[in-house]
Amino acid sequence: MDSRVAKLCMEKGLKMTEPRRVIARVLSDSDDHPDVEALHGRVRDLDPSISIATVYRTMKLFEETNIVTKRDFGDGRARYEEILGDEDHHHHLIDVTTGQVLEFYNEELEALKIKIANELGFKLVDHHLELFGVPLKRGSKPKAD
Amino acid sequence: MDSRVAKLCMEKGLKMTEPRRVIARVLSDSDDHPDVEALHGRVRDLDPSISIATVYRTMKLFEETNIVTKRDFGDGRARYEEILGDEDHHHHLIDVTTGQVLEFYNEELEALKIKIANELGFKLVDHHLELFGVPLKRGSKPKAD
DNA sequence: TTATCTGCAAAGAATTTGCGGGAGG
DNA sequence: CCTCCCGCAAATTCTTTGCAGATAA
Repeated sequence: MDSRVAKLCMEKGLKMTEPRRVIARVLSDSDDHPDVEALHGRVRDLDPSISIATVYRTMKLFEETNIVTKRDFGDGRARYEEILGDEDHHHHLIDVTTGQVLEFYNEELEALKIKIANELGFKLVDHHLELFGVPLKRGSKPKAD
Repeated sequence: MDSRVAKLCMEKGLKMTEPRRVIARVLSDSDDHPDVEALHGRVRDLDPSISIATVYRTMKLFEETNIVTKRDFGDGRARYEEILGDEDHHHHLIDVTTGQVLEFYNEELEALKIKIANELGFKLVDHHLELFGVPLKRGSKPKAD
């Protein structure tokens, strides 16, 4: 069975080679935000002959084809995640004490960003939001607004 | 007259060398988001003996001292901008047709982000938002894509 | 003075690319 | 087949660092 990403590739008319199929599978099976090295590691588990250069080339291709998006969480490497659909435009909260990344979605935020872009005279085509936070101590209640 | 950034350096007890003074001046005089190469170019106009290694080292120092913040707009290099104050926590809208960067500030957005972080169990310590948009062409016909 | 800083060049880290053989449609 | 793709290794690009001399406090 082809992975969701593999199907997308075919829809978009990309030549489906073995390395691309494997990379597509890895992406579909990943729910975190792997960098290229991590992707290559997972790809190698399925097919050790695939080189990291191909992972780079394929991620660039997938990015240009709107299958994945590149992210940057402040460490100097590119991270990737599958694009699932417009309704799923989530964002990230990075726990600065651990580096762990939480995803969230907020309706109010989506509306607000479109409004802000419009007020500035633009149609919003993409947006990134990253929050950086430290965990609230358990027992101390979150500050009410 | 010392630049605003130079004054900050002295307040924070940093040794004020000539290269740092020049770099501080360049930062204070810049209202865009220069990368290190651009900074070095501007620095060289004032003092050609200053090396790019020093610019890198100084930007790292200024970043650690909370005088500037590093930004990433998707091209692979670090960009810097002066931190002006808490009330000024603005964000960026990038015009994808030109690459031009607009800054904006929105009170509602500030409140919302703090609320979201709290609801996730975190105290917000920093945040980045980038909007990517295309200009609304009022009055002219829509461009076919 | 004396710890810190700087320029230079070399080292690193992440990513890209030229090349010749290989595989998809 | 013919074009595009792949692995390999070398090349690029951005950034960091070791060293020995220079400099601020």
